[in-house]
Amino acid sequence: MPKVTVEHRLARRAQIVAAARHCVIEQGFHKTTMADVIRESGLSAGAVYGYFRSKDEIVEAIADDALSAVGELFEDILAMPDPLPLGQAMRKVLDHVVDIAERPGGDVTRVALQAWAEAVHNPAIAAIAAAKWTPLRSHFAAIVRRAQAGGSLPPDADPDHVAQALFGLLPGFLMQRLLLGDVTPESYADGIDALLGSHPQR
Amino acid sequence: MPKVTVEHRLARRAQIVAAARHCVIEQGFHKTTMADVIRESGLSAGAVYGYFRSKDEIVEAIADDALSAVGELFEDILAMPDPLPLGQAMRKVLDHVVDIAERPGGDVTRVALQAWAEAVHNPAIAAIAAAKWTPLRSHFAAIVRRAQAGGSLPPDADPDHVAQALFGLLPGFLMQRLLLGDVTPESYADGIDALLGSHPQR
Amino acid sequence: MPKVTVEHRLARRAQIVAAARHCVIEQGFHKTTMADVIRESGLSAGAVYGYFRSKDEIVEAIADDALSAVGELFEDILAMPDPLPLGQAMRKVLDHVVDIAERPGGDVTRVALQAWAEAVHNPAIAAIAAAKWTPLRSHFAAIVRRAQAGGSLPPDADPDHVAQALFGLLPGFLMQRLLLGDVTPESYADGIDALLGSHPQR
Amino acid sequence: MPKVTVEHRLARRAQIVAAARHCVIEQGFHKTTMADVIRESGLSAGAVYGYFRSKDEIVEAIADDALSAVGELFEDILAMPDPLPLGQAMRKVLDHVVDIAERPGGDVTRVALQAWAEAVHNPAIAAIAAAKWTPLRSHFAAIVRRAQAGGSLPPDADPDHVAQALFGLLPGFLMQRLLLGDVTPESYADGIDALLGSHPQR
DNA sequence: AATGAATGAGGTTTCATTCAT
DNA sequence: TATGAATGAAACCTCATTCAT
Repeated sequence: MPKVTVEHRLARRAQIVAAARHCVIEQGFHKTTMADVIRESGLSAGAVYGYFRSKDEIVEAIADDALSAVGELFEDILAMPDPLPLGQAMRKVLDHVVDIAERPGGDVTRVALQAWAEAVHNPAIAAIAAAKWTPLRSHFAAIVRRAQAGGSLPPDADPDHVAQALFGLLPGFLMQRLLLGDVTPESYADGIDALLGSHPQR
Repeated sequence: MPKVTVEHRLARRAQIVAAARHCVIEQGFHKTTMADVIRESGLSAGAVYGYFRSKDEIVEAIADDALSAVGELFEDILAMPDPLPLGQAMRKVLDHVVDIAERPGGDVTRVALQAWAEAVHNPAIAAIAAAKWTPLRSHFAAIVRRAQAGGSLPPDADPDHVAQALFGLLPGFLMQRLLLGDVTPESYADGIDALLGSHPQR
Repeated sequence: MPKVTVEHRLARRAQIVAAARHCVIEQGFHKTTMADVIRESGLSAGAVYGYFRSKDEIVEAIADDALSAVGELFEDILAMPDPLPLGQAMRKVLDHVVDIAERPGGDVTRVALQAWAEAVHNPAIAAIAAAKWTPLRSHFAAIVRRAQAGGSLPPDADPDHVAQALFGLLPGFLMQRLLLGDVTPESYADGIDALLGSHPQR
Repeated sequence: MPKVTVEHRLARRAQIVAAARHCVIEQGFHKTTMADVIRESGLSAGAVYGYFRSKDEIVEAIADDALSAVGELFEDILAMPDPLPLGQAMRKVLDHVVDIAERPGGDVTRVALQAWAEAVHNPAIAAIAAAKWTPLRSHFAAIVRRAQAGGSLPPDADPDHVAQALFGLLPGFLMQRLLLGDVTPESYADGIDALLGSHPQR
């Protein structure tokens, strides 16, 4: 019984999550079997169950992980002293989504889509999704308020409603990218710019 | 019971699809078992397999069905002699989505979300999704061109890119409605209106 | 309710047996489903069950039919005024087996092999096999006795034992023909002739 | 129960094969269900499928096993310095067949008969049968060549043809023994001896 | 802590047979 | 007689999880 450090435990956990993510990216949550995860992780069944009590717990871990990815960016955007014009902010967000999708380890946006679908009938995943989306929309609302202050959006609009729409553009981007493959940050941002009535500002 | 009319066969098929849809709405594609569908349909296992060769085939049928629902509206919108202003067109589309979701028989948008997720690793569903989305986006592009002709959108914008964005608003609406529950056609359309060049045109 | 003649009934029965034989030749007794037989026969399920009470009854019918085929020849051989030399008799029998196998309608010897295997654990088929084999061996014994009378076989040998061996050559011929494909009546008869120690008499 | 020796695994495999053989001897390949094998083996479904990927694989294993049994003897016969007279060699072979049939564990010759029938429409089994029969016939051909050298068979006969006939006597022996029950190595060998034209040499 | 063989409930699908029309 | 849709028991196989070592 070797003593095991906390780092070791965390590394093992990450190893399992990575393996599971890999499987889920290729097969989805349900076609991915524990045997798949075990094989891919290089550990034994017993070991995996030493770190996660059930398959559901692993699913929640990779869902959490995938749903967190988009949120990261906003710290940066909101930390900027001069508020970005809306169009440029969206461009940055879309670039970030593609960046995430192309990270080594596999396209996490595929996992995110799985998680959204799963959330519909799995309360644990629904809770995770809500917990990730709510602050994300708040970030959009903050950006909207800045834009209103800067005069590029009507001051009487409800920032939460505008945030719904801005945030609402993301799933559609991600899904068209995944399923149709003909959408890029550029094309999508161009479309948004046209809607914004403003002339694209790069 | 031999010699059965075509209507009978179609009715039976619809009965099975309805039963399957009911199950999928509540449990998703994968937790729905054939036993569930069989019980819910009121038929026997053999009967169900007389109408569908496999569970996959049933899944494809309800996916097709769910992914078709949104498209229906556009015949109406595009048939109107006087082009709708963009904001109003989007409002109509969002109302339609809610209308679909509240139809008796269960919220089909939940099935649609399942189908999108499934499409990521199921080529048959991916094909269906692509087949349904492509004309839908074309409809949006047609609306965009009308708006450009009417001067409410910049004439140099690529209509296909704008259509990507407009169409891209729908999954986000649907998902926020399903998972957060605080989005309505009104709130979302208000947000879109604010984005639309700031001069809401109602 | 049209009146149906006896000939009609017999024709229908033969039609079903032919269809079933066709299936069994290609797939064996057990992989052949009633649906296969029904489709192949061109009749309806109900019709087929009007002529045979069960699949087992059909199986028995084609087994009987296949196990009868070899026996036909002996009437001819034994009716000959001048007894055939043993080697030539065997040659005639082997030719007959190939003749049967090549009849239109499919190679019945494949069915015979199925039936022998089935007889091991199916008393009805075992009874049929015994009923067909016993007279067949008697015919061989009769031939043996003629040969003994003619001096070409030791007079003190038990004709029944010799008949066992002669009859016993047939399954081996049939099986090597079916499974290895390198055995012909000529090659096999040559081998037998060599064993007969006698100088081949053609 | 992890970390299990190779012997353990082989023993388990043998346990499953024995259980399956037991079932097949009594019911044949097709009436034998996996549930039967599982029950008889004393293992669980999952355990059985841990050793064999499918029922077909189990069937192939017992077919291989059954078709191998007769071949064993020939090493002995051919190793003898003084070639056996043909009649005596056949007697030995027939005794060996009965010996095999009476081994504890059940009459494998019943399985062999199943396998021959199965081979007709199952390429995997056909391949096994061919692989087992070909060397067996070669052994017979070797015996024939010795007999020719010793003068007890005509030197101009094709040894392969004679081997076909000698080998061909076996299925007929086995089947008459199984289905009619009135054939013994003695009776059959007597019959063969009579055919050999030679006077029985015991 | 780690292993991985074993468990067994439960999944999908088939198929001989029936019976209302 | 004839039809063929319907039945439902039972087939094969999977897989999340456990636990003796």
